[in-house]
Amino acid sequence: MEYNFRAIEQRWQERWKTEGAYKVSNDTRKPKYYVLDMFPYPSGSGLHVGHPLGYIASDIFARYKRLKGFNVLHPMGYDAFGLPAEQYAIDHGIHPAVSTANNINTFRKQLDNIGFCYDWSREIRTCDTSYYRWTQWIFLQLFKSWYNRKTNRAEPIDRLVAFFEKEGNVNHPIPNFKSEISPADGGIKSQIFSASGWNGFDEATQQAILMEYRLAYCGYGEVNWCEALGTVLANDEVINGVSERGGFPVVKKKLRQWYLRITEYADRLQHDLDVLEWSDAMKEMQTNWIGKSSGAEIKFEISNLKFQIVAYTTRPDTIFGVDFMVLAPEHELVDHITTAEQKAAVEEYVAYVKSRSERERMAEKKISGCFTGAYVINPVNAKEIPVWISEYVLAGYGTGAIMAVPCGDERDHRFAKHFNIPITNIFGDLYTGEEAITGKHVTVYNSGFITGLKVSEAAEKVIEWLGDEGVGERKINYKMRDAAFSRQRYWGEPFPIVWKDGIAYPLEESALPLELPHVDSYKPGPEGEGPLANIKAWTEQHLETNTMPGYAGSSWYFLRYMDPHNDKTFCDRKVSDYWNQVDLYIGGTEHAVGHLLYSRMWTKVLYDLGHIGFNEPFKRLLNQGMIQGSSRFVYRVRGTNSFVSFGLIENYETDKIHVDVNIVDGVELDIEAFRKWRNAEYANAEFILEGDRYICGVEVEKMSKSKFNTVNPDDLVDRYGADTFRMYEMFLGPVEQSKPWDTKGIEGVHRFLKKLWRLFYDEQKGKLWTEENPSAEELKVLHRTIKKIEEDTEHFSFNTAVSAFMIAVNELTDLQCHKKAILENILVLLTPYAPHVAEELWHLLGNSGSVLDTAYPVFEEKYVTESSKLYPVAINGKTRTEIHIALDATPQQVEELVIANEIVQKWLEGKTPKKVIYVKNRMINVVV
RNA sequence: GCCCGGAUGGCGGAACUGGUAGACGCGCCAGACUCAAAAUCUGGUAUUCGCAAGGAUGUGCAGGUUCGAUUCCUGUUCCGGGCACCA
Repeated sequence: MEYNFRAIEQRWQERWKTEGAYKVSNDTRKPKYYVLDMFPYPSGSGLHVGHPLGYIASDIFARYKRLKGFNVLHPMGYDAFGLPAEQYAIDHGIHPAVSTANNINTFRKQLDNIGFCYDWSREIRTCDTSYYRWTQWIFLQLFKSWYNRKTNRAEPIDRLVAFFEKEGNVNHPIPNFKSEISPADGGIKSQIFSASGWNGFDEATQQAILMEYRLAYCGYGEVNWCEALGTVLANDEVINGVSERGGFPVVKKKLRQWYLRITEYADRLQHDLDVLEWSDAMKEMQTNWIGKSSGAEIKFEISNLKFQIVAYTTRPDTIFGVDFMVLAPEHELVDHITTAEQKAAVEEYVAYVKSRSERERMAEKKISGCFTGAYVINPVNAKEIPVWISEYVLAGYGTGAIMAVPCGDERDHRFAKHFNIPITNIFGDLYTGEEAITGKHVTVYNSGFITGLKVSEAAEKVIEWLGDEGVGERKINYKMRDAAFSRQRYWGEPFPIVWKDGIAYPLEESALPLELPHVDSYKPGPEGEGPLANIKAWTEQHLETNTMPGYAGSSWYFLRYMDPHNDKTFCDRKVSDYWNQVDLYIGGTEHAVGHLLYSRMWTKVLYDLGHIGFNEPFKRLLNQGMIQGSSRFVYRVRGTNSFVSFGLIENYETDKIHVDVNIVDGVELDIEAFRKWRNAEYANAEFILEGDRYICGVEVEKMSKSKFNTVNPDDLVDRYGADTFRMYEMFLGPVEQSKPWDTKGIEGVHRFLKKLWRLFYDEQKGKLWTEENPSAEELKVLHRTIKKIEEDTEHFSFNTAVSAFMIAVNELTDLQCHKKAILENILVLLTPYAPHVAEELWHLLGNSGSVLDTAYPVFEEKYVTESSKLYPVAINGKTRTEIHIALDATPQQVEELVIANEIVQKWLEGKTPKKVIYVKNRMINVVV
């Protein structure tokens, strides 16, 4: 009886399906555990071996927790809206709904092949109306809420209106009100109004004011506008200022956009990281993204003009060293302050900056800028300071204006040197004129009332002074900006918003879902609007023509899995109270700041409004690494049809060509398959071989179709079985780490499963297993394995767990152990990793009931205790020999034993050792 | 440019809290079985000097701390991920 994995896997997959083995109940007394994979986007090219890495890890953990007695929620679904389907529709005329459904079917077949324990009755798709109805509903909650800074939580907008009617907005001023464009002549645009003021405003004004508070709001923002294509482009569709397709110029254009006021949550998003079990690296990335800093906003009057520039600085202590100001080129004041002489130069520079992406601007090493001709007055010493514009200042950060202190900031220093702006020294002898002093543990000099003070004291004093003089104030700033929440695209959730006379009104919740209409063309609408603007029936109702971005549906999907078929609410409160947070979330680091921050915000909003009982979605996060492709190359002698083997290429002038890794065995090319490859393009190829083999070149690259280095899991499952495939993916290395794929090694894992099988059955002799009592040696192997597998699984060290299984099977084979009492426990340990073979053998051993729900073996120390240990003995840190020593030996006994040792004596060369270091259970070091 | 990771034999990787570097597997070499091959099994396999016993070197690179460093510190090189409209 041999290991027939195909029959075994098919049999159990069918059994588990018909018996509903993976169906999860919301109604049980068992403790819950929620394991979640990051939502996949069902791309057209299907799964390659890189995708299931995290899914296998989560599957193992979910099955492990189930064996440990938990009710485990382990669902899967699809993030089905997105740009690629729409682009495919534009190119091929196939409706995104159709291509997406096809892609999902392929995905599902591939996933099923691998034997996951997903509860498919809970599957969700973001593009289903039954799902996006609730995405729209949550959007309405965001639209109808504001952030009360007094209570520090989101509240219904009606409450705010009630405040306005009673007391105006004096206690709740407009958040993030930008004052920098205010004329300084007393005409400062007021942001504060009284109750009577509010009650006197017309509807349009009132709604405009409320829009300043809503958590989902409409504003204006810049997009990548490509005139030639008549459309808005994503950042990765723009390369060096031109469109990727066609190479047409791309400029910034202001469009009406929806935003989420995530900045109101900046502090809580930062603070609550403390309670999450995420990697430090991940927390650090979010912290940097949120970018909390404290400093001051300082007003600089413009000489001869009735304007002021407000600059944000984290170093108010350097105010006496300000030598120039720099505005973002798109700053609204630029037009107002530029002098006639500088007008042409400024306009030219602004045009240049408009063609540049934000990333290009930040990465630019070359210094550029332009003087505006204007001067401001430094409030502390009345010094006249020239005002420049430069691309290194971004409009979106701080106030879009900086006070430049060349002797205290590297970029400012380079700028001053480049444009020959005189540099004021405020750091005394420390500053030599060569490099800016950026350290924060220094003393400032030449600085009026703060001369001689340390940085932090000086900063405090300046902030105090600014407040007293009314020219500035303390300010906490965040690098994070409000999240753009609209796209000028078709394939996304429509906004449940109607426009009347320029005012946005929400649809009734009972009117949801607002279904995405069919379109004949996916071409953009007029003026950069989305395709919905082309539909008469849509625009006649004055419906919003933007759609929501990809992250809308994925910001809350983990809640819908809990209660996927509820048509009364997005998720019943009782159900979300039971499942609560996701206990383990597995996915890639590429979502570090996007998806993970947005879902955290949505969770907090839903919590604030009382819809759920927890304010963080993902308690524990495990980041999986990428599986890279290992590409293979053939080398064609230039201008010929001959291909030369890798070892001989130095003798020829060759062109390197990607070859499909699936027709290469290791590094050896299957020449016959190569001749048939790509419609027999190389049918007549000639080969210059090494011996009788053609050896390919190897490089590690990203796994992608265009590089012919993708490997389809279906092929491997077909050849070796799902159990082998699962274990091999894990065996490849730590889940968190990126590593290249190598199909060759899978045979080792397959051999392991066959070897395991042979502990139970022999091909010729048949049944081997017995009911005999196990020996002490066998029990030791078993219990060491229980301990190791349990620890490794808990720590997600799946690769070492697989090798522990191999060691156990090797040892049991050496011991010729065929005893049921040992083997059946090994099977339970193996169930999360290789469920099919475990279940099969479990039943062959005569057990009834599924191995999926049996009890996990319990480790017992008494079987593994040893009385002595083989210690490594080092002389001066270099291991020279090994000595058996009883574990209960005293340090004195150990020292005597060690010094008496022949080899130690040889290395001592007659000298007495200075010291003998004995670390129990570890090692011994003799210092000479 | 900025932020976050990573680098160990021919290859993937192991090494707990600073304590025997290279577990396990692939590949390779040798042997057994076989007419032969596949499959399977057994042994060997970091580099280097040596017949051997044994020695020296060795965790990207350059330093440092320590009885002892893959592990901690400083600097540096290269590779991967993210940088706000890919998801």
